[in-house]
Amino acid sequence: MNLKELAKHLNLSPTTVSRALNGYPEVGESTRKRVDEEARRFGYRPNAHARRLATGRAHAIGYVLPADKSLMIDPLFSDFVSGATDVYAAHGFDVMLHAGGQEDEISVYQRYSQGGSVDGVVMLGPRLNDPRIEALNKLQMPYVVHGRVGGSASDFAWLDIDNYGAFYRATKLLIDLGHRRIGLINGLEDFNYAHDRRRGYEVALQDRGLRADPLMTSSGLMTEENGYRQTKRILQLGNRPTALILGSMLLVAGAMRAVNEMNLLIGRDVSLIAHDDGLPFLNAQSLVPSLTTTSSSIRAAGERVAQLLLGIITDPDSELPHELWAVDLIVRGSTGPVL
Amino acid sequence: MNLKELAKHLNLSPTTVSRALNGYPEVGESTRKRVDEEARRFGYRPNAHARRLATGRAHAIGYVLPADKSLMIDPLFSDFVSGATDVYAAHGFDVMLHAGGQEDEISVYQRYSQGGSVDGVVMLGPRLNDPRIEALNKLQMPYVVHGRVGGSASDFAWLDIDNYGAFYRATKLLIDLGHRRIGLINGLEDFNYAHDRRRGYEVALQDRGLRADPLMTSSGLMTEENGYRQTKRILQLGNRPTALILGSMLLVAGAMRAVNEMNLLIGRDVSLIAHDDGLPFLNAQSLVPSLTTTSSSIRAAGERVAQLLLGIITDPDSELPHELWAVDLIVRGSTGPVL
DNA sequence: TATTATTACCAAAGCGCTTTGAACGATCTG
DNA sequence: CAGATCGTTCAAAGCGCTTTGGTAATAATA
Repeated sequence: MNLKELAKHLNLSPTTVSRALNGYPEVGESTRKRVDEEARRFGYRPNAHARRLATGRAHAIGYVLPADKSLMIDPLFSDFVSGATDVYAAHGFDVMLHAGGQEDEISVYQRYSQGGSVDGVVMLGPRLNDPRIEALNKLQMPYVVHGRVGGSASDFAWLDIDNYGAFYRATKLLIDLGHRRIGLINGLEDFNYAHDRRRGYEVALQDRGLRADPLMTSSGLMTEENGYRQTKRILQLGNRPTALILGSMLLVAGAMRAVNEMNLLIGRDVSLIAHDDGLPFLNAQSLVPSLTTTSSSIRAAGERVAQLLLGIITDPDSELPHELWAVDLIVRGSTGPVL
Repeated sequence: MNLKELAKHLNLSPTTVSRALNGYPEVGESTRKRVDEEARRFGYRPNAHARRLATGRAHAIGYVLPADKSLMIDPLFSDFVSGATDVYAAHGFDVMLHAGGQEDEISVYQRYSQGGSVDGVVMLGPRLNDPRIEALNKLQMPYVVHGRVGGSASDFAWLDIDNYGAFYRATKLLIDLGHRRIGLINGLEDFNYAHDRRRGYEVALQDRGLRADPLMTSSGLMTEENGYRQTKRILQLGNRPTALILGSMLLVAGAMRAVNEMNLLIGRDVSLIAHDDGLPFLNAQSLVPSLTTTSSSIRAAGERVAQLLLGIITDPDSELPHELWAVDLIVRGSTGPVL
């Protein structure tokens, strides 16, 4: 059943039916009601492609996973995007997904743009000098970055959490508890978020007259395995740290394994703070001891990014939004004073 | 730049240009070359929506995450789908994503179907009596199920791994090692895959004259936390099992924590076998001791499902494919004979 | 009462592509 | 050399919707 048939059935013109369904004012109240009812009765749905062609708007948002499949994105991604899909659905937008392997991310953007297949994109996992920014600007494609590139960047829309502040405060907390040797097991530091976290860590140390020992830090994939390896390596150092800060719950899983294996006690022999994205399958609170975390829901961020992007698309002349979310520092059982 | 403009620039009709670009035979070789070159030079890309409207084919596949957000799907999903996106991209197909909250899954299918927005869907996480099957059949929507519904079901296309066989063999291995009390920490058993796994477990026990002790089994979310809780509960039973079989690596993470906490040794005091979906962030081999697993790459499954679905769409009259993948049982260090 | 607004509707054009059916010159057949 | 065949090309219709620019009928105004 298409518009024309529905219109014929109602003894109306396609014009009127279209307007009735799309809520235009120049339609009689009784007519609108009749149209709505019959449309529902026949289960009429406008053809998505026809509508898109006619309006020139795709009513779709693109998500492209980076081509190198950096692991820290993967397990977060489904949460990040699943919060967003509801927002989009409520506005009649679809989500298109590309998780590039063969094709690099920027080519996907070009395809998007030239084929008009999406009205905007969400950019994930920005790097320190990310070529995607320039590419998207050149394509005039509306986009929101989850994260930032550069510090006070304002020539694009972004939503980021305060990674710097989070790790600054985490480090400061440990220092206040008497820790002097604090390790850092970070994500890959060409990602801006990991870079910011290291800065927070280092500045907090400096502010107290301490210095980061490069041996006690690492930058790598956020896998369980890497968490285990790095924790073990660092805790085997001659003058081992009394506390560790970790970039994700997955790293923690490995770290706990290493700590247990070395017969150390978390919260006493070694304090642990990790960043918690709120992944549903790995709960910081239920660990034993429960884990002190810097917490920020990646799902909520995904939702909000979706809203911001829809805002930009709806009103292209508005100011580009920049949201920096504070991160909760939740003190639980895995941190304690130095013995 | 659109077709008409490109055609005018080339002094050709849109017809010829369209055919040249789409590889139709009735176009002169020199003309085709000229068209290809100029199209490339101008960066011409056909408008996706116009093409879709004209051909009546969406060139898109839909993925819908179940509305209840059952946790065991989430962390697997990005791997499952990211393998698939390359396959689709190679065939010029897009991936549409819906992770329902408000809207239930079947309504999304209806919208898909009536709006013509996708040519087919992939159905995830089938339940024992899954209403989605009937809904999709009624909608005449091509689809492939990842998993099965019912045993020898053949009125729809599916790809499944041999969950029954995997857990049968895992259980049998443990019995052969002398274990008599074997626990099972399973996923939610209204999912078919978890149901099959329990059957494999129970039948293997029966075949050796043993019986599953309901107290030693559980069915629940596949989270670290639940793995911890259930392991702890089961290992605290009066006559505790000497081995555990677990449905996922996330459960293992929690199980290992519980085992360590109870000062037991994996592979000696308690043997562990888990199913490993090949998630990149949680590696069975690198655990200590390395983990005995039933292994099957969910990413590979995602790729293959994509291929099957494209096959059905391309050739609707072909037989519906049914693929049952064997599961590797990889014996590593977490299993040993009973003391 | 004549004129202007307002309301409720419609015909037709157009979005950018594919595809049908036809045309044209060149080549081949008998 | 007439007629059939082939290889190229094109004009025009159509996919299903939105939207522009109307037109009647009714209500409000002077």
